Amino acid sequence: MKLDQVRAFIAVVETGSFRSAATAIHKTQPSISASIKSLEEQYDILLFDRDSYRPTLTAAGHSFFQQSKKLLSQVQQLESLGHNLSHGVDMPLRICLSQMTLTSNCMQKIKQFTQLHPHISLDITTGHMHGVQETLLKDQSDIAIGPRYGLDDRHAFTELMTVNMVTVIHPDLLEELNTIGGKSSGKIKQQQLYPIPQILVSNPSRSNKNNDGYQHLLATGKRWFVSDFNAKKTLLLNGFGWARMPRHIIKENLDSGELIAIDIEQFASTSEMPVLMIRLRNQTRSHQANLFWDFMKP
Amino acid sequence: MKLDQVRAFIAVVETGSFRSAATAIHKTQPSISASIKSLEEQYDILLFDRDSYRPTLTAAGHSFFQQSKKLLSQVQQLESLGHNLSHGVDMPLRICLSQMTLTSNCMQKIKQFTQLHPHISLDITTGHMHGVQETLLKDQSDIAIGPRYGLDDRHAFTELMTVNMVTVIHPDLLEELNTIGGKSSGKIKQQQLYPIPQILVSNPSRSNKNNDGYQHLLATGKRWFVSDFNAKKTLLLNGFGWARMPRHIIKENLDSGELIAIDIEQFASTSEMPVLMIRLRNQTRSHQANLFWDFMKP
DNA sequence: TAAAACGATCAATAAAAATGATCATATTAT
DNA sequence: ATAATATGATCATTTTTATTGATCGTTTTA
Repeated sequence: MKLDQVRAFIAVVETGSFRSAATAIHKTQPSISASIKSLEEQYDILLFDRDSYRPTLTAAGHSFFQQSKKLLSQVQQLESLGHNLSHGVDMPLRICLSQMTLTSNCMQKIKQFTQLHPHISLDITTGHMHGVQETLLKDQSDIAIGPRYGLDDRHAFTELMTVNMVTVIHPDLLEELNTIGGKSSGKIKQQQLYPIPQILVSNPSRSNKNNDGYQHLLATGKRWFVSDFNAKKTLLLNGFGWARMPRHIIKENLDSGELIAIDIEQFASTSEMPVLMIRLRNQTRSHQANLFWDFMKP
Repeated sequence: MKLDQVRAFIAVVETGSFRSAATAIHKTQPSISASIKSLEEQYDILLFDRDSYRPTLTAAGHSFFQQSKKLLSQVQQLESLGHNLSHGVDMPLRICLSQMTLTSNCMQKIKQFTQLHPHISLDITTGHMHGVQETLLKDQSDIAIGPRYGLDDRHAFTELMTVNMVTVIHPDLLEELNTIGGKSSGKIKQQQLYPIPQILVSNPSRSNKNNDGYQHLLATGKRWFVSDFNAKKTLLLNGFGWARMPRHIIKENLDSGELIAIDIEQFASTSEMPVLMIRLRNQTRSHQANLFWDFMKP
C-alpha cells in the first residue's frame, strides 16, 4: 500500500470523479485510475461501482474509505509533528496523577522539577484508581503516579511514598453504631458496620475483570460507589456511610470533629498505602520522561 | 512522506542499526540510509544521533518514533480491513442505545430488523446521557438512540418515540414528607423536597460544559449522582431520595407499592421524553446504516 | 444532435527507488 | 596490539515505478 494511492482514493470519493480527483491532488486521470486499480487488485476488492456514469462507492469501498480517512488524519498528525519538532517544539511530558497522591509533598517535588527544567512542558491530568494506569496503556500519559491497584507485568514502577489511609465516619453515625452495637469505645465489630454502607471510589467507565487490589473491602457490607474522593468526602460529611480516606484529604475535618476515625476488628483501619510512580515496561522513554523519573525516584 | 520511509525508520529504531533494519524489511542498507535521510530533510530534523557507533534516537526522533508507530498500526488496520472485505466480511453496524430506550417496544423493532436483514451483523452497546452521542463523535458507533441531551448541529436526528418519565419516591420517605410538610395528599411543594436528595444519572467520565438539557432539576435541592438507572433504582428502592425514572423500568415497583409516583408543584413530574435516533450529519453513511435508519424511522 | 465529460487503456517517458561496490571509522575478538 | 568484523555514507548504475499524453468507447449535458 502506498500513501499516494490512499490519497487518490479519498480524493475520488470526495470529489466524485476520477478526473476531478486528479486535478484536486495535482495528478493526471490515468494516474488516479492506476492507483485505484492497484488498491483493488492488492486486496481483491471492488472499491467503486463503475456501472453508472459516476463512480459510486461499493459497500466494501465505504468501509475502506472510513478507515482510509483515519489513516490520513494519522499521517497529517505525524507530518505536523515533524514540522513542529524542527522548530524546537518538544512534546510535553504527560503525567497522570491519582487523586490520592495530591499531597503537598508530592506536588512540591513536581514543582521543583519544573523549576529545575523550565524548558520541559508538563501536561498533568488526574484520574482515579485503575484509570491512572490505563492512561499509560492508552498512550495518554508517559508516567503515572498512583496506587498499586491494577498493575500487571506490563508496568514498571518504583515506590515514591506512602499515604496514610484512615477509616472515618460521621460522629452521628458513630453514636448510632454504639447505641445499637454495644460498647461505646474500643474497636468496632465488623457486624456492627453491616447496615451502614461503605463508600468506595470506583471506576465505572471500565468494568474491570479482576477484583484484585480491593483488599480493603468488608466482606458482606453494603457498598456505595462514587466517582472520586470529593464525592466520597461529601457523602461522609453528610453521614451517608463510612469509608477509608487518605488522611491529608480529611485532615481538617478530623481536627474539627466533623469526621471521626474508627478502628474495626480484623480490618486494616489505618494503613500506609504505597504510592507508586509507574511507566510502561516495554516502551521507549523520552529524555524528558527519564529526567522526571530519575528526579522523582527516591 | 512515504510509508516505506516510516517503515524503514521504525525498523532502524527497533533493530538498533541501519544494516539489521535493512535485512529485517528486505531492503539494502543504502536504501535505509536514503529513507532516513529523506525524512530528516523533509522535516528538517535530526532523527538519529550518529556520533556514537550505534544510531541513537534524538529527542525529536523519539517523539517521531512514537507517532510513527501509531501511524503504522493504523496502516495495518486498513490493510487487514482490505483483506477482510475481499472475503465478504462486512463491517458490523454499530448501534449505541441509551439505557432509557431499552423498552420492549424499541428492542422489538430492532429485532425485526435483524430478522429482515440476517446478513447484517449488529454491534449493540449501551451508554448513558451524553455518552450515547459521544460514541458517534468518537466514531464508536454509526447510529445512536437516546434522549435529546447534548445534541448540537453536528447531529441529525428523528424522533422515534417517547418514554413516559415519572417522578417517584419510596413510600416511607413520602410519609416522612407529609408529616413534616403538611398536606397528606395532592401536590407536593418544592420546598418540602429540599431536604431529600434528588438522584440523577450523570456521566462522570466527561465534565460537560453546557448544563443545557437538565431541565428537570429542582433549583436548590440536594443532588446525588449515580452512573446508571440501575443504581438509581437501587437507591430509590432503599429510600435514599426521589428521582425521575422511565416508567417502564420501575413499572413493577409502582404496581407493588415499593415506589410511589408523586406530583410536585410547578415541576414536570410526569412527562413524555422524546427518544431520538441520531447520526452524524456530515458523515457518509454505510448501506447498512441507511437500511437501519429507514427501517426504524416512523 | 452536438458537445462535453467520463474512465480505461497503452506505449513512451520521466522519476524514483534499489542496488552493489567502496570508503573511513568504530567495535570486537584474538 | 592487531586482525577481523560491523557500521553508515556515498556514488554510479540498474531496475522499478509512476506519470504522461493520446486515444477509444461511453454517458451525460446543452
